[in-house]
Amino acid sequence: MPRPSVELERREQILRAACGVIAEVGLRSMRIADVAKRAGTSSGTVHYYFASKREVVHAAFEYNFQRSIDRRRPIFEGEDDPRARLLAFVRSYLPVGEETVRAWRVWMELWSEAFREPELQDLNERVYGEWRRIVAAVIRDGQTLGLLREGDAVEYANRLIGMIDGLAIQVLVGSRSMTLERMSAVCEGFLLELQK
Amino acid sequence: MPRPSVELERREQILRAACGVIAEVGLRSMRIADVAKRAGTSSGTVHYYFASKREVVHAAFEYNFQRSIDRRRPIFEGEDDPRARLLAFVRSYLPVGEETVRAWRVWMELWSEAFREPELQDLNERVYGEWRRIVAAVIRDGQTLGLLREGDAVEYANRLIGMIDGLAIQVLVGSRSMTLERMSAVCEGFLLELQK
Amino acid sequence: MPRPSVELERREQILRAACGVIAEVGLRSMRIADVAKRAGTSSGTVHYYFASKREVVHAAFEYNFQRSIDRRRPIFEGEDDPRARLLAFVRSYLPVGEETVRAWRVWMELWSEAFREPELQDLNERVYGEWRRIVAAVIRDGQTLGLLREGDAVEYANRLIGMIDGLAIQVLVGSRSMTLERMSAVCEGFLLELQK
Amino acid sequence: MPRPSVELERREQILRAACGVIAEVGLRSMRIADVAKRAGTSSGTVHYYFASKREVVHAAFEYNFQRSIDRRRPIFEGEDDPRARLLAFVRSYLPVGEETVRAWRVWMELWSEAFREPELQDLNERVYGEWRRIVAAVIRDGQTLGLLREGDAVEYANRLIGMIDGLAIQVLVGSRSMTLERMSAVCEGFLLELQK
DNA sequence: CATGAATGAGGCTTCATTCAT
DNA sequence: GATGAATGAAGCCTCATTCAT
Repeated sequence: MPRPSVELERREQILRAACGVIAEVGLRSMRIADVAKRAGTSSGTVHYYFASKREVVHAAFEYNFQRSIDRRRPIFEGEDDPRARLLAFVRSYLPVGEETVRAWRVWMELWSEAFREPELQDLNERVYGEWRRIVAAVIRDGQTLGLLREGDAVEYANRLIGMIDGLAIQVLVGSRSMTLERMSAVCEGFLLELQK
Repeated sequence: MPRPSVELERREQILRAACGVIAEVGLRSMRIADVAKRAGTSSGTVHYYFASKREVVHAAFEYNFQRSIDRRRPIFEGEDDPRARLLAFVRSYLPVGEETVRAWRVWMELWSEAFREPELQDLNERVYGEWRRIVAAVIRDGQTLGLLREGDAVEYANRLIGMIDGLAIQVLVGSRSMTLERMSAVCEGFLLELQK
Repeated sequence: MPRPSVELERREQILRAACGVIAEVGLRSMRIADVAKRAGTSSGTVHYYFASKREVVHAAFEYNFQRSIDRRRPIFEGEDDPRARLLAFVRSYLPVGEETVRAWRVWMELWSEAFREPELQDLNERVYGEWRRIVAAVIRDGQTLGLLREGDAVEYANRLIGMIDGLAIQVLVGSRSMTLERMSAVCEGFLLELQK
Repeated sequence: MPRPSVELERREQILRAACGVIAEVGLRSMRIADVAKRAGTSSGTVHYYFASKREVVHAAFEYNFQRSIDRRRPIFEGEDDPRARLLAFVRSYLPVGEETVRAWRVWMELWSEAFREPELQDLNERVYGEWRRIVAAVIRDGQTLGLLREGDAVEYANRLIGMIDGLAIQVLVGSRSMTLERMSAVCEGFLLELQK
């Protein structure tokens, strides 16, 4: 009697490994064998759970997204003040710490693939839709409470999210001029201005 | 009488082809044979000019950057008013038109590679350094002339550049919510606020 | 109370499935998993009944032969006149109908394997021995009754059987010039001449 | 300046090897690596000339046929008397000698594949069409000269060709009752009767 | 009895790279 | 200078087989 959880566990194990490999060596150099080794199984097993490398990769992207969401939810919901929530949001996306950096790297690989893969475009759409909705809502809350400057909340959200992505790339690429601290300062500067 | 320019021409031909292939199929799927065919030569010839695939790719990145610069310079220098220059800068980076889109795609591929390749990091550093310097200088000009709001010009530049990168990715990925028009509006909204 | 017949039933189920798969996709493409699915079980179960793929295949060949015999006996024995018996024999071997065609296809696969597999050679020997004996006996009966032309009955049998095999192949391969009707005509023409 | 013959030579080298492997181990067990080794090259080279294993196999079947034709033509055309020509035809198809046996084995493998491969059906059609035409023409010649019995020449041809195929299979499978000698006797017996 | 998860050996195929011409 | 034939290492994927349950 195989426990139904076994399949899920194994799948996760493989996807976690896949994310690790993608983050470390890039999608381009990722090998099924690497994923298998990192997951502690055989390449045969990887193919037992996923029909092809492409499927592993897509599932890994999805998994990476879900984990991001789950990791972020408590942090974000722990705050009441819209200004604090925005700050928490920004900080949670700074590429600090192994896990966040890994998630960012995986996400960067998705971007390269997405324009040729409708499935990945959909994932991207879902993710950014959610972000935009959340951030805009918080800004609107802040505006209602008189804590944030007036103006189109969605546009402010787009500016913030765009900025985060663009700066994070520079940090992740290892830019000497755009360090983590600098990125943090730039983003928080933007938030401060929103409060005038 | 072999003209020395023949070699240069052939090199460029190959690099142009490489950029095209990278933009179309991604670095991951790019093959030397594809580049050769697109350049109208043989894979043997590609290797005659470049020691390895890695070298082709790196040279292509460099070439892509140079072409970007060359293409942008006249557009940018055609303006006097700092506000117009900023607008021209932003507009020249909107992913419109085959050439600009191709350049962006190639650049996105570089990001994925760069963190494992110091050589590419240096290229990235040069590019962003230049951008930042240019944009900050223009902003400072505008501030001196009383046309732009006071504040740290470098930080403003970082915000703008980050925003452009982040939003461009979404446009290039094919996001339905972040279209070219929306990106344009968000960026120009930011510029307008800078003028208050 | 486990009925011992369960095992036999299951074996047959698997062998029937194996014959179906061999006939449809060929021995070359047959997979244990296909057989299992067609039999409504798992590949584990197939291996529970057969030690190896080779054993499944050999048993399937044997099963195919037995079924052929069983299917043919009543048809053949339903006739008294040697001429009618020969005709019934020939007609029962025309590749018409799903079952007969399947049996023929399986048999064709055996030919390819047999020369490297003594076990299959033995099976082939048994089958053709039986055929030859039966056909020769009928011919001899016909000769005794003055219904068929004189001559070496075994040689006539060999001619007929060879002809049937050779023509059936063409029909099964899907030849446009050697159709079922043509094969039928050629064989019956041969039988008619035997009656002169 | 690569000699244009090099490609043809290499192709033939590979196809000859492929036929050898198919004849020896069967299509089912044929490996590209085997073909390469037998041809004295690498598997990479095999794929340089043929896009896939399927293409190698189909080309090998075609090659096998062409060689058969070429080998047979002089033997067959060396005779004038229609009776001698028929005898030469039959004898040239007896599975004697390494080369003829190999050709037969390859052909047997084709039969198994053909019903799922229209391309192979076409080849089979061409081959049997030619045989039938040739044999029927010779028989008709013999009839015109009063050397052979009257009757439908095409039907006689079909009987003879069918018989040859069917009996050859038994010889090739290694039947103890249908030896080469027996096959020879049966076929020649048939020819003798045609002369009455 | 039966299952199906897991394995790993092995095959096809790709492709950067080399080198004789 | 340039070519393209040839290579072989390496990767994806298949699948017979095993084994714990």
